[in-house]
Amino acid sequence: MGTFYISTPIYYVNDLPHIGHIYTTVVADVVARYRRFIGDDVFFLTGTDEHGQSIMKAAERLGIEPQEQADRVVSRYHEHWKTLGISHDDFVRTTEARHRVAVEEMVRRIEASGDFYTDLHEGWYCSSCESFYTERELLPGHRCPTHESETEWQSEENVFFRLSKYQDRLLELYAGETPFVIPPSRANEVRSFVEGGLKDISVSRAGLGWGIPFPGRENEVVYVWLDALTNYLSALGLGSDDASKLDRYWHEGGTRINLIGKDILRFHAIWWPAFLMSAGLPVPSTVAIHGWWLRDDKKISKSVGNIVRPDELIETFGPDALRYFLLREMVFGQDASFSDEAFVDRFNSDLANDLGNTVSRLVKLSRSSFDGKTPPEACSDNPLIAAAESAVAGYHEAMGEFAFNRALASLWKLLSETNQYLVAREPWKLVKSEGPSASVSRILWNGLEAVRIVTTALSPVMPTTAASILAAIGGDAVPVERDTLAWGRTPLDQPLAEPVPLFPRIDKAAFLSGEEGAAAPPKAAASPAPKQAPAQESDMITIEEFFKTQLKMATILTAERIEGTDKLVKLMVDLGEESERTLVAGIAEQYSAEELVGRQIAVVANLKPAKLRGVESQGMLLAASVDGKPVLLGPDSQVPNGTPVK
RNA sequence: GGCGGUGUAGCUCAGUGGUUAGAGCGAGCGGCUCAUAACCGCUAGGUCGGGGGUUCAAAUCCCUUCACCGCCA
Repeated sequence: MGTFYISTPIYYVNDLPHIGHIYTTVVADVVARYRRFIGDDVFFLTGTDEHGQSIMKAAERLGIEPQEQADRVVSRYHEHWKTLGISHDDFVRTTEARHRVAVEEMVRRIEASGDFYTDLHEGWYCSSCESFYTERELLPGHRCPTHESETEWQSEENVFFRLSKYQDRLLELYAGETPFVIPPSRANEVRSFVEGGLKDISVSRAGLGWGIPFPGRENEVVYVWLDALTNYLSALGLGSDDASKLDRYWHEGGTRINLIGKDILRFHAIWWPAFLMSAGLPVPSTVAIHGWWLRDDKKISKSVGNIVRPDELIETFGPDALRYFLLREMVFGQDASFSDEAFVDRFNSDLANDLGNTVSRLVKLSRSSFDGKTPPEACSDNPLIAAAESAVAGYHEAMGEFAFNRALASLWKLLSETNQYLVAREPWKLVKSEGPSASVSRILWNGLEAVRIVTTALSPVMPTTAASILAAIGGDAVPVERDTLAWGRTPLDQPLAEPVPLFPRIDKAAFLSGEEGAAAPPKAAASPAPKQAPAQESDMITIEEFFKTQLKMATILTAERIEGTDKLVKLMVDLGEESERTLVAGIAEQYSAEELVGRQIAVVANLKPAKLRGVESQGMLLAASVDGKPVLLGPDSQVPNGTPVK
């Protein structure tokens, strides 16, 4: 077997892990585990990108050093990957010394190729993106198209990389017989972009920012992308005294996969191979591009606030259920929609009914038929053998193509065939009529064996679940060899423990409404408290819900203190209606009656009236609440009374 | 505006010239009762976005049009 290298992108430490990071990392983990399983020598790398102005600014806001800021977020990543069972071989951080050495080596090598030159770099600069924009790319007012923040005109001398020189070699790379970029739609995108001509890119930034000093240039740092991309080799020891890992995993004969999301396609499919060509190093064999998770069919973005951090799902249903869902639901390369309903449906139908119930069914049948043990006699001639071979073949083929959904579907077909087989043979009836006979033994052993094969193949996707099922049916603890997928390994006459439901069915309606106790945690999970639906969803309201609140502008006509209270004031306001309304507001400590009269305010017009100190308040005025003290909201300019606010 | 992609049963999708267009989920009916109200069987009548063309034959090839998405400008 060969060597197999796979990486995730390094994640930027200005953000905590969300479903996008989790998906990428789980995919890489599944591939890594699968390749180890079939016998490859695997190196699986993930890590964090810790340089750049955003980190520096975030640290400043918190009053800490950038490194401290990075350390804090990195520890969260470590926690997540541990919880999710990520089996990376190394975790690289761009603030590590070994990474700096590698970047310096890249710079030295590219320099030696004569691909650097200095020139003036000018444009509208967004400090959040750390990118220059042309006039036409900007939003009105010279604002950044990504961050909508203001940009500033900058002109500085930078080091440029001769990207344009590599146009032809890149096109050759894309035209090679093994696809450099998968899926093909992304490869087309990249090719047409490169065919359109490449401009040289600047790879240094002026100033002593939070980054790696550019070798030989006192007051510049290495541009974040040249810095970040090099991570893929710094963990292998590029630039260090020890080249053993580099030689072992990053050579033309091995498989070298950079797994990324579609947002960073160009950097990985164009810049990265060009840097490597210039540096005289092998390029990746494949850059694999996955799609994005949508939330209920909408794009996920920070500004919309619909980021999915599935901590609750993991805590309630275990990491394997999420791993399964992510791989089963998404067609690799395409976008997919994440919804609680889809998750529950997958959980109930695939995990509870198909997998969990089939295991439980067979274990209980065997226990009751054979005195608490696995069947004493095996079978080497039955329809399940061919079905299993076919399922395993389909699984291997799909796994090799990153078609994880098909790989899982192939295994689930065997589960279905196993249930069909059992119904056709009705061993529970045979036991009654002929006792624990040889035929009963063979039937149940076949069923267990089919389940064992499914579970073994499933172990890269659901490692924890697979281990407990295999233990439950008396098999090997952890499958480590490809030939454990061959028919015939379920042990005979071995004690079977009373099965515990692996995936108790979820009451869907109750779960979706966030009801307590809707979901029982699987197995003996350490966190027994049932959780409600993720906070992200329950905290959000629809626009319709928002419009239930009628907000209107009004003018204060009179104001008088209410006797015997410190805070309350009675206001008569004009809401543009036939008659005036009375409001009672707790603002007397901050506003005198005199300064209130004539002022325009925003009012909740459809609030149920309430009596305060005997005075009925027919609405509520809006104020910002600063430490409990009100600051009135008013219009930017005079508006008619009754004007709706929305 | 240019290039590319997608549009197939309620939902998610498979199917690139050839018998009555498929799967899973959901729904309905029936069966079974070993199993986590699970499992098994049957049913569901979708003008394969619209229009035109090529062909003995098209979801599958060509042209055109509409909608949505991506990349670029």
